[in-house]
Parts: sequence; structure tokens; C-alpha cells
Amino acid sequence: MVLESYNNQEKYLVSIDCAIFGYHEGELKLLLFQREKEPEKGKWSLIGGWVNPDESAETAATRVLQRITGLRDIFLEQVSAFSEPTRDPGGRVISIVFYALIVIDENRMKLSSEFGAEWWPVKSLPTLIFDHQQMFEMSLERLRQKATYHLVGRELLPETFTITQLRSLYNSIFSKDFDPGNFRKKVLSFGVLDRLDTKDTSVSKKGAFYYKFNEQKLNESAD
Amino acid sequence: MVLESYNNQEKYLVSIDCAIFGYHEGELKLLLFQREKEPEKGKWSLIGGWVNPDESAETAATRVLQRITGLRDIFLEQVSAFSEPTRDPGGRVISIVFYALIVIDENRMKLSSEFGAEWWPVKSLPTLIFDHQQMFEMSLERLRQKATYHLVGRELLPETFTITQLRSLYNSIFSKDFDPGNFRKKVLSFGVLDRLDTKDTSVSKKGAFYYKFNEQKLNESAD
DNA sequence: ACATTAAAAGTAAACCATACTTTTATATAT
DNA sequence: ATATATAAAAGTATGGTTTACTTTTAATGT
Repeated sequence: MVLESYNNQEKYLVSIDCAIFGYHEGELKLLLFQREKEPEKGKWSLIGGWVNPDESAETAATRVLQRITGLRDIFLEQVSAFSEPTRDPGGRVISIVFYALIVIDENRMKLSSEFGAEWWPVKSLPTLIFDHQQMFEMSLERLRQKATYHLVGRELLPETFTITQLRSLYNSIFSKDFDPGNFRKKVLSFGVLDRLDTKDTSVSKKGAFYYKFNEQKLNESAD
Repeated sequence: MVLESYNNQEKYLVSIDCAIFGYHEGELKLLLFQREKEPEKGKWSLIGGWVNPDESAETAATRVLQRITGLRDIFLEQVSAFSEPTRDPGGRVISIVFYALIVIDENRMKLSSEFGAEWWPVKSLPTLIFDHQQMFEMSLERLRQKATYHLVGRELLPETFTITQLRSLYNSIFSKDFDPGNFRKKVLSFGVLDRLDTKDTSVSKKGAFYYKFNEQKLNESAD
């Protein structure tokens, strides 16, 4: 806005909320906080935080994510601003929502329990506070869009993985079963995966080759 | 955000900015304001406004749009929040950006000149202030996405129109020439257009049938 | 050695996009 | 009246992609 005076205008609290997706034990999961105080005590919420004076919303989200997970370089994308005047009963707060994708790795990841955070399967979430259910739904929709045009395995799977693991990730993102043969063909046609010489024999006697993302080809094919 | 205290937190000005698209004389156009004061005097900007205490960003955008154009029920979609701390040299302002689609109709539309507003072809825009160029680019990208999966004619064309007019709208949204036959086939396959008995004979001797959107079929096929 | 398992490769039909050609309707000129 | 020109509208042929399904392959454990 540029025409009217900047004085005499009401100011508002601005926060970020973040739908953190991870993939674990064959399921897409969402990281949630349990609320410790009234109102809404016991209910669950997305991870959030304030936007500080020297931060953009993106920077604030990155900071919060790093504090919770201990991880740097997390994939992050803005979903939408939520601004209904009464959306937060505690006061007028405008929240800018992001979704994030992280590799769930208990070793590298800070214990989320220290923040009262827990992973929930997206198929059976608890009741969320305020408008957080809607925030989650919009975030999942965005993730699906992203996963349609780009391979999202690098953000959600360990460094090496089998095509079957990638497929089961996609199955759980889209809540449907992709055909194994067609999925393989499609995924390899992106031309960004390198096949390794090693195999995963834990699930099949034949064994399935491990793959990893080729960063260079990934950059070349970027958007 | 829900955990920390709401006090002791900095508050910010929150505005909306709106990329208003219209279609006129075979061209996609953007409605812009010329800035009357320093800084950036003479430069152009998107239409903007403050978010009032009793309003969501969507409500604020609708109000501003109605004030500028005199029109109700304008199609409006949120694009993104822009929140770089220094994006506005006049102060910390977080702006939520929308794009809107309107039918340019001099009769029904309030003279935009009273606000110093002018229609600019998107192919030759003037220099825009602040981050408004980026706002425009993201808005156009969203419009293209929308137009890919939905027919956007109803929001941008008069009530009745020929397939050729619709095609030339799409040509100008995507800056390319769609094949007449294929475009017709594709567009009619959506199944939301009704052919009228009247024809436009101003451009061809054979004449081209007028079409209009069938609201019911449009609702049934919605998303 | 053989049965078993799931990966991996292969196939055939259906579907859709694209480039291009032909037909049609009609105002205007002859 | 008839011919001509114009662009709409319809049609066609090709190539690529998606989808459902089948066959082959590699490796393990009995």
C-alpha cells in the first residue's frame, strides 16, 4: 500500500505457522504441538512463532523450524496468509502459513519431545485448534501439487532409497495406490535419479536397487 | 501462533495489494495507479489499501476493489504475503497480494481516472514501485495456472462472446497462439458453454456463434 | 535344484494433443 | 442470380503419453 498515510493505522501481530511433513514407517506424518495452557488446553496445533522486526515471514519460519528440528536447509514454501479478525481468540493475529518437508531421522533430529511435539499420521490427526485444520488441508493440497510436477523424495526420504520406497511415499501423499510398473517408468523418466550398485534385499529375494538424487540433473531440470 | 505471550510482541502495518486484470481490445491489461507523492512520485503501483481491524485481508481487498471499480462480486484469489522488512521504505508493512479478474465495461465501471488509475497492457508495463513488479509476475503466473484448469472467460469477457474471442483472450494470457481448431475442441470439451442462436458477423462473412457460460454446469464441474 | 518373491521389463489398447485439411455458411462483388 | 472471398466449424491423421496388465528376471531360502 502506498497512497495513504502510515500513521493512524491499526497494527497487528503477525505470526507464522508451519505444517511440517515427514515420512516414517510408510506413512506421511505431520509434526504437531500439544497446547499446555487454556484456552484450548490439550488440543494440538501446528508449529508457530512470531515474525520479528528484522525478519521476513520466510526467515521467521526458517528460524522456528531450525529451533524445533535442529535442521538447516529445510524445504519450505508459503501456502497462504490467514487473516480472519477472529481467527485467534487471544487477539488479532495474522498468520502466514508455510509447509515444510523434512527427513525424519532420529539421530540427526533434535528430540522434538522437548518441545512437546509429536508426529501424527495425516490420516488420523487429532483435533486442531483455531483454523489449523484448514491450514493443514491447504498445505497438503500444495504438497500434492508440488509432488505432481517434481519428485519430492529428496526432501522426505533418506539419501538412498528404492523405487518402491519412493512409490509408497507417493501412495501416502495421494492416498492411492500407484501401479508399480508405471510409477517406475514415470519416475525414471524425470531423469534425476542415479541407480547405485547396492540393493535392498530386506523385502525381496531379488533385491531392489538403491537410488539417489543427482543434484546436478536436479538443478538443470529445476522448474 | 499459540504458545508464547501476545504482549511484548512487535506489531506491524498490514496492507493488501491487488493485481487487477482486465481484457480490452484483444489485450490482457493491468490496472495501475500513478503515485502522486514522493518518494517514488510518478511511478506506478498496484492498487492497495489497509486491512482494517474488522476485516480479513480478503474483505479488505474486496472493499478496495469495489471502491475503485464500483463492481461487486469480483473474482479474487490470494497470491502470497510479501513481508521483507525493508520492502516498503515508508515503514514496516506486510502486504498480502491478490489478483482479481474483471470485465472491462466502461458503462458499468466507475471511471477509474478519478483515482488516477489506468489500464496498461501487461506486455508493456511501466516501472513499478517497491516489489510490485514481482507481485505482478506472481499474479500472472497464478492466473495462467487458473486458466489452465478452468475457463476464465466468464470473469474477463462480456456475457456473450465467440470462441474466437475466448481464444484471443487465452492467446494474450499465455503470450502464444493457440490453434483455432484444437482450441475450440478443447474448450467445448469442458462442457460449460452454451451456444446461442445469434452470430457475430462483424469479423467473418460466415459469422461466429455467440456462446455464454452455463452457470449450472459451471457449478457442477467446479474444482 | 527348485519354489518363491518382488523387482524390472515389456506390451497392447485407450486416450489425448497437435498439426493440418476440408467443408460450410454467408456477405459482398460481379 | 451467380461467383468469390472469408473465416468459422468440422474432420482427419499422426505421434506421444497413460493405463492396465503380462512376462521375465534375479536372488534367496528351503
